Amino acid sequence: MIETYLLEQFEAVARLGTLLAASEELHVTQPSLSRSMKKLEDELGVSLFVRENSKIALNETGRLAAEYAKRALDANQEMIDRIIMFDRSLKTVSLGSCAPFPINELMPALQENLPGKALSTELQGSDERLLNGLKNHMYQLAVLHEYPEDKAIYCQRYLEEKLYITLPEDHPLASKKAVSFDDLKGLRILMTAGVGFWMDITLKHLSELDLLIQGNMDALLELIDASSLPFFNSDQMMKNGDIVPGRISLPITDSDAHATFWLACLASEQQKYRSLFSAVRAATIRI
Amino acid sequence: MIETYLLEQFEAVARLGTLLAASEELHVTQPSLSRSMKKLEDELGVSLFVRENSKIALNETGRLAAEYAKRALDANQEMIDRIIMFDRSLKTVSLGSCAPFPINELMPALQENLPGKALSTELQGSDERLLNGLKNHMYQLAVLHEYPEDKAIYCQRYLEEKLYITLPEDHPLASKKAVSFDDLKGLRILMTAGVGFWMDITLKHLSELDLLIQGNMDALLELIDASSLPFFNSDQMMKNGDIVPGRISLPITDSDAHATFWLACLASEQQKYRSLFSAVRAATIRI
DNA sequence: GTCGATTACGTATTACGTAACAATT
DNA sequence: AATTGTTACGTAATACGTAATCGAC
Repeated sequence: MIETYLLEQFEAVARLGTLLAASEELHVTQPSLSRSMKKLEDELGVSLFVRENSKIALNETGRLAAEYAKRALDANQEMIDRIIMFDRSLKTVSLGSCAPFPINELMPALQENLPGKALSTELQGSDERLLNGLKNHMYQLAVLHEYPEDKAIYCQRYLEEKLYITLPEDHPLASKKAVSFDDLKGLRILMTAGVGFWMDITLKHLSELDLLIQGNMDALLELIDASSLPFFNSDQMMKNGDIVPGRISLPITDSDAHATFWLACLASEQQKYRSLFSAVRAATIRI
Repeated sequence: MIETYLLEQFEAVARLGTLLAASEELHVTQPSLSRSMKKLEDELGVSLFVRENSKIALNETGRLAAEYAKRALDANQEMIDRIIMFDRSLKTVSLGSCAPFPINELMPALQENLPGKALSTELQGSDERLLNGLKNHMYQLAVLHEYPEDKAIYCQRYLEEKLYITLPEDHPLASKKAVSFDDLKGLRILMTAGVGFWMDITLKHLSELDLLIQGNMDALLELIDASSLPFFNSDQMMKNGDIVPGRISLPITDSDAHATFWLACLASEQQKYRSLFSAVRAATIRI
């Protein structure tokens, strides 16, 4: 077998064409590379270069060798990547959620009930993708907004969120106790992109042209301050104290504006996350 | 990148289960392996074993690592094999022949006109396989017994061979000047397996049950001496002095018993073998 | 003179072996 | 007591750097 460092050096020489260029890229000296290339030829029992005076170039065998050396190096690098990735995955729990709020809300319970595990969270609009993610082990946990009719999935009711619209006090709609999506039609409404499945809900009822979608939260907050435009809100957000003075928040009456979240994992992995589920159940009852 | 020796050692440890067993197979000491495995874990930044007292076993990551290490080692070994094979192929000319005699006859001319090249010869019954062999570069040269109607093949008439039957002087057929395959029907005839396309010819005209096919030449010669059974012969063989006293050889009159050999190469490689072809042509005319 | 490769020599790294030890069986 | 793995230490192999040399442009 050929040692990896020889292949790395050979690959660089083959790619760059001269020992000097390769020596600079590899941060070694030319003599060192000169010796290494000789050693490689010696160990293979094959000539790889045509040398004439102060020139060195691959011969036919050398060109073939360069291809196979590359493959061997790729296999080595892939091995490293896969091993490290797999090891990390063993120490990481990935959570996919259909909405941003449950992620924040779950954090303390996750950190408390998955000791020694790193957490990775991801916002993923559709329940379907979340379920697929659970099945192919991309996610270990998922927050869904619809109860999954699937025996392979273990699922527990988690929390509810109701969509609100926040308006200036002097807005025509501000006098109402509640509104429907129909009432909001034609209104220009601020929102952020990172709202998961809520984006689908709003797009279902309102025109994309009326939604002023901001790429990030900072941009949204700045526009809320700088304008008197309506923006979407929720009972959970408001509970957390995100209240803007001089604005009034009205519930949206459509059933679509009321979401029930479900915490899910693979039924086969239910045991692993038992303490998490019971902690969440206890908290849910408390609320 | 991980050095190959670490992967080899890891593969052996993973396969054999203990450091001791691996150390014996690899002819190194246990302490050396112990250090190597630590170094491997250190370089990957990952734990590969569960160690408890005087036991060591792969953990989940280690099992995955063993698979990928195997792949990386395989890629390394395949690289070595392919490079050496390719290099050898550059220095070797392979000749495929439909019959054994032309191989022997060609040898001197081959060695004289292909300086610095190693020779590899192979007996291959059918012209079709020989032609395929030329096209996929398994053979550089081929001796055919039929003129190939193929523009991609360069071909030159080479020599002729006539099939004879050698009989005891007191054999009923011995008084004839010549025989046909039909005359030979029912006779038990000795022959060797290594006669190339002549085997097809004899099987076409005679029953396999009547042919006493010997695996090698020594066995045939021994039986010729020990018995008075007829055996196949040829003008070329007899010209070389393979004459057994007390036997008589008769030509076989069927047209199938008369072969014309053609020396062929890829038309695209004709230049490479020009001197060989002209040497052969000169010799053919001389004969 | 500059660029690129090789050779010769000394050095620093490091992989290995030996010996001693620890912990199971 | 025998088996298996680890630690400590010295040694030997070897990969590398420096300096000098050679040839070509």
